[in-house]
Amino acid sequence: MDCVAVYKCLCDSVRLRILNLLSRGPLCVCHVQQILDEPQPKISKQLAFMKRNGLIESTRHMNWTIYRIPEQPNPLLAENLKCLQELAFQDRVYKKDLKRFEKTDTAAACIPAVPQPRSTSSNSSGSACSC
Amino acid sequence: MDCVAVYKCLCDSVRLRILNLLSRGPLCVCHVQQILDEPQPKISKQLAFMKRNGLIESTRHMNWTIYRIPEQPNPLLAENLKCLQELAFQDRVYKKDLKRFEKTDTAAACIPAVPQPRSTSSNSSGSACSC
DNA sequence: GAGTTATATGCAATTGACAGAATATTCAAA
DNA sequence: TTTGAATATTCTGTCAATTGCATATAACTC
Repeated sequence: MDCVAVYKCLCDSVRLRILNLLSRGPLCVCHVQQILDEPQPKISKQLAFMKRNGLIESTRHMNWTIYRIPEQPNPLLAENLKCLQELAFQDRVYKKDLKRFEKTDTAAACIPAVPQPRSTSSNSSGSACSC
Repeated sequence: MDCVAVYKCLCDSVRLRILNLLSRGPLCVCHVQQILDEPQPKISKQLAFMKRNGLIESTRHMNWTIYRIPEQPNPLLAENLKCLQELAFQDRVYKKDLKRFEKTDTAAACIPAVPQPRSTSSNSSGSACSC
């Protein structure tokens, strides 16, 4: 396993904040961007960086790219997320992020548990993302 | 706690190899250098980097600088060393390093459990490091 | 003091990551 | 087909980290 690649992803505060969010569930780029209040290209690039290094994966759902921590995450990542839960994610920034995450929760239109084909999305017009 | 600083130290293969060694006990620079078979300034700088970031500490003993993982290591570091033990340190490079570490063991003249004042060192001339 | 060993530091060149701003691409709705 | 929203990429400049090489410093021996 490429431990260095994992640690390279973990050694940036923005990426840690993103992982804190993704620990709670999949998210589209615009939600992450909105919650962290950072420019879109910045978020997009950090997500791409982590995907390139095998920490997260993405699926396209209509207009949105949904990023998530894999079902079977990299073991080293999994362990560190557990640690961080106690050692860091209790800090103000991360808690604040999660608060905003929960507020954004209702916007889950673009992050269904299982990406639904357009025809099955019954709520709303089926296309709007509340971002 | 500055998690980013910890991860910054962990995301380099040479530093991981050094930490693998230091997990077994304190070491002077020349031993690390000898075991890893890397240039002295390189090792010295990487050790300084980790010390600067609070992962390891050093004491001067006669001519040698002994580096070690603190008694109370950074918790995030401690957890990761535990992980790495299973996930990475089983790999060839690390095992090879440990083999050389054990061979170097007899050279422990410059790495006493408790740094001894010169007068108390009874074996050998008390000054030579077998490096 | 001179010499030797162990370690640290300085310098130059290279590389990788990062940020910001602009632009390109993708996809769906109208 | 045009428009607009979401996302990705490109470009430029900057900065930190890494390396090799040379040299400085520290501490001990003689």
